[in-house]
Amino acid sequence: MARAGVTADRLTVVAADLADEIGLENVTVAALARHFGVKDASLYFHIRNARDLRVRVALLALAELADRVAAALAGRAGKDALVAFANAYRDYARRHPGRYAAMQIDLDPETAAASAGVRHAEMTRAILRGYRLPEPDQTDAVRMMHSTFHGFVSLERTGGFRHTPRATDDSWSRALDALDAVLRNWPPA
Amino acid sequence: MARAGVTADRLTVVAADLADEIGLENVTVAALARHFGVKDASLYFHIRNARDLRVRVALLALAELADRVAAALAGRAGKDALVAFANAYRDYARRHPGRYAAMQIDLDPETAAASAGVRHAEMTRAILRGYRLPEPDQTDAVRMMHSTFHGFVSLERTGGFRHTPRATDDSWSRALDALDAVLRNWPPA
DNA sequence: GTAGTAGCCTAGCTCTCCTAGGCAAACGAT
DNA sequence: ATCGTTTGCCTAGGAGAGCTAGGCTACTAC
Repeated sequence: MARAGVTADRLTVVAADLADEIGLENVTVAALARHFGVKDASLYFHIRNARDLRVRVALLALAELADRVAAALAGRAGKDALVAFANAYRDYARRHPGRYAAMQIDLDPETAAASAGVRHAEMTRAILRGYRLPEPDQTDAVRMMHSTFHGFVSLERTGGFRHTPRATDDSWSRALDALDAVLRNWPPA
Repeated sequence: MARAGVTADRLTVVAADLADEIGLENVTVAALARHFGVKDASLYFHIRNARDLRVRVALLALAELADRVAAALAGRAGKDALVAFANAYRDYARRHPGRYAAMQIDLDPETAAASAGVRHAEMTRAILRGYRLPEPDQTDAVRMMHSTFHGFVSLERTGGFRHTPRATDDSWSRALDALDAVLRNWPPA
């Protein structure tokens, strides 16, 4: 009998693709096994459990997104960098809803510290260098930036903006303008 | 045999409380039935299915939050109103994580239109009257406000701010200052 | 070529969601 | 008061998910 050649990495990629297609909550171990033409029990040789699988998808997504953001950021500074970061972030979330959903699961501290999440934090702070903010203002600004990005993308995805006809792309641009303005004039008190 | 006196409303409230305690994803029909000392199959007389139960929790949460926000907003205007709204929102989300999680599920358009979500939108626009924004800036501002609130609360809840020691309460205040500043000086382009 | 390990299998447990159909308690009408 | 009728719960059971235990087989290293 030919082997299916399953590895944890291939499992993770297929799970991520599946999540983007049918939603993360529908990515079951059984469905994943079916995709590989293999019995569900066989997957437990490669992954610890269902949660482990989702965590792996989350780590993959964090790394992919960090790569895209880094590429978008290359050679840019100031508002250019801010907009590039934001668009890369939103783009990734929209193209990969399942991966983005996985990114939101609560990683335990060690896993989070070893993830590409730290690269996100570094890049965010790199953008803020252009705005010359001292601590703790920089931390506050990082948190506000991240909140705006995540909040907007998240609400857009769950249909929170549907009731108003205004194009979300336009609202997004204005939000970035607003963010840039407030960063330039920080502290805002 | 004495009847347990289950109604859809009591079911919804207990499900919401349970969600706050053990997380929305752990609120199963079976667990809920156990809480009422009743078999799981009996609950299907009151609710359509598991999703219906979650939607009911979401509608309950939206209504509760709208009430709290309305109370917080009474007699306030301008930045006072903004801060009161924001704090009521964050407070509710932190006190009721399960209910808040339920609020994020994707309601179909008719259900959403009949929900207390429309009161949220009205109240948000009421706050913006103090900032005198014309359309479509007002819509953009509503979306940015909502994004900031939801994003911050959401990241705070999933531990997104854990890696930096800075107190989240302080960052929250600064974010509200920033939001107020940007609303006063809109359009920020 | 043989030993060991890696990769898959079957069998089977528990739990969840949900349907079908039955019975008894409460209630409204006579 | 009693007789349907409705309401509220029940048992039984199927499908599918997560996961464990233990067995067989194909590849790999020596």
